[in-house]
Amino acid sequence: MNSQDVILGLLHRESLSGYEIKQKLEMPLSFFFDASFGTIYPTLSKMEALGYIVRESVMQEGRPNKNMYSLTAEGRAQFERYLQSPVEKDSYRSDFLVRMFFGEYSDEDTLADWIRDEVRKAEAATTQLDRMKSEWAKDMPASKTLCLDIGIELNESKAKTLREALKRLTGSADM
Amino acid sequence: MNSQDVILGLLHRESLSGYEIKQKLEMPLSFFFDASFGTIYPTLSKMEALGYIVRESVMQEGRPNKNMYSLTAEGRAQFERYLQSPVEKDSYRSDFLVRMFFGEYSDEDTLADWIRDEVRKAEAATTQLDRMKSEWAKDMPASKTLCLDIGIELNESKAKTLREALKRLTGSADM
DNA sequence: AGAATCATATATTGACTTGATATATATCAA
DNA sequence: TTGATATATATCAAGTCAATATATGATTCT
Repeated sequence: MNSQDVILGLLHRESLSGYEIKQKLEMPLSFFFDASFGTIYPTLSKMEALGYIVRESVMQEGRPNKNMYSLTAEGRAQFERYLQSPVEKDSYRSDFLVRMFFGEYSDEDTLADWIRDEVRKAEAATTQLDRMKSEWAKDMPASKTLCLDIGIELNESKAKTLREALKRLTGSADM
Repeated sequence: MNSQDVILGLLHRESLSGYEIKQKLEMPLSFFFDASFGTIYPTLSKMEALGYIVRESVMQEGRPNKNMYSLTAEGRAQFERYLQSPVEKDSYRSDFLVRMFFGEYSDEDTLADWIRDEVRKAEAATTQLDRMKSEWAKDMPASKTLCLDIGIELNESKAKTLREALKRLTGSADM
């Protein structure tokens, strides 16, 4: 699974420009997939060369012109090939947990600060995902709601585990 | 946080070869950080050129010779600079959740199969982390145990959420 | 009115990373 | 003896990110 596969999925329902694709990649998709402009624009060029998408220049007033991309039959077939390929392993990288792993080289106050920050981040993510769920859940297929549920549960259990660890570390329940 | 920072951390206590570094990057570190040989060997060469580590060739019988690397004072200072840099955001990428996000383009049986596989993976990870914790927890500083706890909690709540979603999808509790 | 900032829009570059592949040597099991 | 596994190092193509560059118009602040 790479950026091309996700872009094919996003273009399945509607035509989009590179800038609009970047916007679609915000929550909730950014919770488990992200791509920068440095990936999106070269990927779109490559996909056009491969015949998966076609470009149409759209003149705009009051803002720069944009290139709208639409899926071709070949692009639809390529998305099907992706769906039939084996499911890849999740990848997770955490600077925070690396620092905890090497915790013996830091002092307790620093560790406590890092944990408190991480709790705040997890709580903020939970709030955002909860709001999204209550706003959009009615119009979503069950599979999409599942993405939000997983995001909510993962962040909640992370925050819970971190608060317990902080209590053990500092000997109190302060934040 | 990149491979160089993690290698500096691993070399803090002992000298290691590139092959041994790859082994150290297995569980539990691989749960939140991983690196391939294609990263490790070029990074070691670069770190030697920068003066962060020194190489010593060690002849071995019955197996190929190896290059042992040790931290220099400059390497220790560089690790301190890493610890004082801002904590980076976690990065998480999930092919499984991308497929759920585009779930409307797959059929229910396929989605159910993918979910069941994901439950199995999460349960296997929980088992492995649990075993590791009971074996090594006594010799570990609390900060290191926290890494295992987070891994266990994350995988357990993921499996729980997925089982509930599967029940809703198929209308039964079968696996 | 002028200055700063933000939003839209596309593109490039250097640096990092992965997965596959290559090359050797040695042990162990079928 | 063939194949698999383990030790050990290295390279390459492809994918990716963060930062940077370039433009234009809209909004906001003073």
